[in-house]
Amino acid sequence: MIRMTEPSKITSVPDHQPAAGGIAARARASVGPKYLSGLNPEQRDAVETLDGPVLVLAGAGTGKTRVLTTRIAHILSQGRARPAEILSVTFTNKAAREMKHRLGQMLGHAVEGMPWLGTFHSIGGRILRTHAELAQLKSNFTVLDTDDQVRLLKQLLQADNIDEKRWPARMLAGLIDGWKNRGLTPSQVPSGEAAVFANGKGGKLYASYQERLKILNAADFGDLLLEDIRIFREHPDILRQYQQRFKFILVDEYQDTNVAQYLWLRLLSQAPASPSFTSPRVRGEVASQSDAGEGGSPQTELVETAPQPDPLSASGARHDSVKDGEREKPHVKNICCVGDDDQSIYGWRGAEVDNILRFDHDFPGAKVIRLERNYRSTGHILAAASHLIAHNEGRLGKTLRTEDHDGEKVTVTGSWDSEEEARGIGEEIEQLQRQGEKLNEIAILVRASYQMREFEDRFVTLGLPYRVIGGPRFYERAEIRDALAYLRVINSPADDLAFERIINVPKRGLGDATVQMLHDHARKRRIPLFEAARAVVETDELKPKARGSLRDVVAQFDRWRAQREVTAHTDLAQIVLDESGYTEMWQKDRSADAAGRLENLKELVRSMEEFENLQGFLEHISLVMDRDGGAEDDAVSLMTLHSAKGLEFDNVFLPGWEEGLFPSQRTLDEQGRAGLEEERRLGHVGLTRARRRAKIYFATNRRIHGTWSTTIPSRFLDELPSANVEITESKGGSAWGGTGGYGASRFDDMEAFGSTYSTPGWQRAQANRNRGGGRSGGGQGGFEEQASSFSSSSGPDFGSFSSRRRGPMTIEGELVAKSTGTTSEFSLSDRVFHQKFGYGRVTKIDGNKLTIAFDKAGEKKVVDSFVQRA
DNA sequence: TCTCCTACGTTTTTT
DNA sequence: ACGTAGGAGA
Repeated sequence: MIRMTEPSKITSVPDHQPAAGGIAARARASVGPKYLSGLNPEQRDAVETLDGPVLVLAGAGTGKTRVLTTRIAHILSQGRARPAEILSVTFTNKAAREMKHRLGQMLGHAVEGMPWLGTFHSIGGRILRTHAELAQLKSNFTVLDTDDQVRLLKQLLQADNIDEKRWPARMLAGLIDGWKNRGLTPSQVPSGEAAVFANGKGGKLYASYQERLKILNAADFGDLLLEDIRIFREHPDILRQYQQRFKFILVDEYQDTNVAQYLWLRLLSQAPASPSFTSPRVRGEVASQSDAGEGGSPQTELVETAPQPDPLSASGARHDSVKDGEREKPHVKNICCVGDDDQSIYGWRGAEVDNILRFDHDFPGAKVIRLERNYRSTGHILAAASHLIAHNEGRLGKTLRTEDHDGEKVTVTGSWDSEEEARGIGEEIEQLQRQGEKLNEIAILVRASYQMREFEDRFVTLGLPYRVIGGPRFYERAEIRDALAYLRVINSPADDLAFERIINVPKRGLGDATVQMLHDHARKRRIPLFEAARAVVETDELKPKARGSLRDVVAQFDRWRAQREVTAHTDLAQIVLDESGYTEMWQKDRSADAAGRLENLKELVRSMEEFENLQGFLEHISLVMDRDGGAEDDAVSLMTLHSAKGLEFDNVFLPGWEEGLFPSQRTLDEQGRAGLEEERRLGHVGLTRARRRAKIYFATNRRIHGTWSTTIPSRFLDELPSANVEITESKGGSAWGGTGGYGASRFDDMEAFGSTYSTPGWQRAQANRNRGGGRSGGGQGGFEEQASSFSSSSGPDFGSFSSRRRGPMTIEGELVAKSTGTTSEFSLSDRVFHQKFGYGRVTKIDGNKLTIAFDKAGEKKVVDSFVQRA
């Protein structure tokens, strides 16, 4: 980590002004310190406009992070604030790390002194720990993740005799999350909404969930912000303290903020004022009835109320029911939000695009700066992306431009089915590789993760190195959560959830019956589960076997707790894992991923070194633990469009542009037009990830949940500008032939797409289908029509697909032919292990290509370097 | 208490 | 089609 101290130490600022000289310093900004050089005028404006609210609309690839970090450097070098007086929030740890890193580079050394640069949740959590007692918590409270949350809710549902089949805990967790995202405490949830769960019990369950959290000394992610908000509202003195501390606020990805985050920011961004003077603007209705249970301090009703988001009302309507005369301009201080409404893709988890669309309303006098110069993509790619996103209505409107050359056109390629799509992309990647492209500069961005499988299969077969980005987070893996549960029980004996998780892991003969008994005991005596266990062991309520094992468990934990005093926390963790039999459990496990799990456990112990002690480790683990890195090797990246946000690659493959998949039918059903716009933004994000090549694909047939469906090309294809797009032919090599028999009945489903009946996309699909399904008449009427909708270029049109269809059934033929001929070090019927497919037996060898019958995954062709002897 | 079978639910993801 | 979670039976 880096240390950043006083502004005077900043190297890249040769002769800055002393701390008091802010104004003078600004006056000479036109000369400008070194770090400002290389910024374009808009960027520079965004960096130098330090006073008042600023919204920077930063399109994709316009240097957003650079602006943010340079702005911080500027604030520091101008002596306007010390590092600890700048609040700088991001959404992800990755983004926070990136900023720290860039800042460190820019400043030459130094960043540990930015204590308030972090994610919303980590900063919210830190504030909450400081005032934990005001939320009936202790400062060492546990942060529960979704899993713990659901288990806790399950217990509540059981206690309330609610049928979990009808009212799943997951659903309740989702509702509660949603309420918290909107800044609603139990008493503020509109009664109609609270009633939808379990015949009106929803609100009560939320309330008792909160109570249980306090008893467990735990908070969920939502609480990290919501409890802050409550504390700020109920304790103006504390709020003022933070308002005074933070001279500058910077927010990254503002378009992704939810209501709770907005409220949190708003509270902090008001200039500190003496209580009698405070007159914050009220957003939403003034002290609505839902505010009833809250209140107390005179300030409470003045400070804003959570808006009740009402998608139906126009955005203006829900605003400011306060008369203009009453609405003094809030004293907002220096807040700078950076975002891009065109990249808002998290509406489904509570992000309010409205926050950014309404910025200048919420922060009157805001200066809006648009960054529209794109430094990433070539002309064609940028034009395609811009044209696509221009179909959205609810935009602030930006026009991205580039000074780069046009480059290659965006390609659109159709394939018969998803397998051919994967095959074709595989070939194109190999071709790019031959042209000297780095695999690290190639990414495949899918809409849904199930699309990844086909590519993985294909790449394994080809021996093409790839890496999946995203997927389950490190600390979400079962073995990590188990290990953490052990440590949590050691650290805080009242952590019932953790104790319950590992009481019978590994198997100790302490099953449901025992746990139930402990629960009863604990509830009766109002003591934690662990203490109940200790007490029960002294009685003869349990069968001797269970009693013995429970006694051992209690004794073990007592011993570990004692050892904690004298043992380094990493050593302790190792001891716990060994003595508990947990490591052994996985060593004995013969399943495919056991080895990986043991590896993960080692990694966990290693990662503990970065922390001072067990307590510190546990406090941060759920907030900052990251997925395993190891991105050293040259490999193709495979990820969802969502996880691609913020990344860029020379070559981007965008498969699966089909109605129903992309745009996702479900989003359309659930969110209607807003959903469609969000999907379109997703497309825009996908395209703008590409620097030099963007390649779009659609398949005519795709297997969804097991059954094959005929699909039609995405309407987004029709929204691409023909001048920048080229239709190409699939290089899939098509092993097509046996599958026929798609009846016309498939088209009955098309009603689902209702309004698309008349679009060129639909007609194109129909033409395709007629050719594919009937395989009789190629090139039906609508076809030329659609081709003209792309108006396109020289490339072969879709008609030529049919001629390719009947190619010989090569299956994996080419692949085998391509094998290097070197003899494999494996022999027939060798027992082998593969990272992904697990254990198996070699059934066929061809050069370095092995055919392996996997125990779990079935028969696969694999390059020998991907397996090892078992 | 453990194991096997059935039934369900399958977009996106952070903290 | 497939993986998992929860329930029923050994």
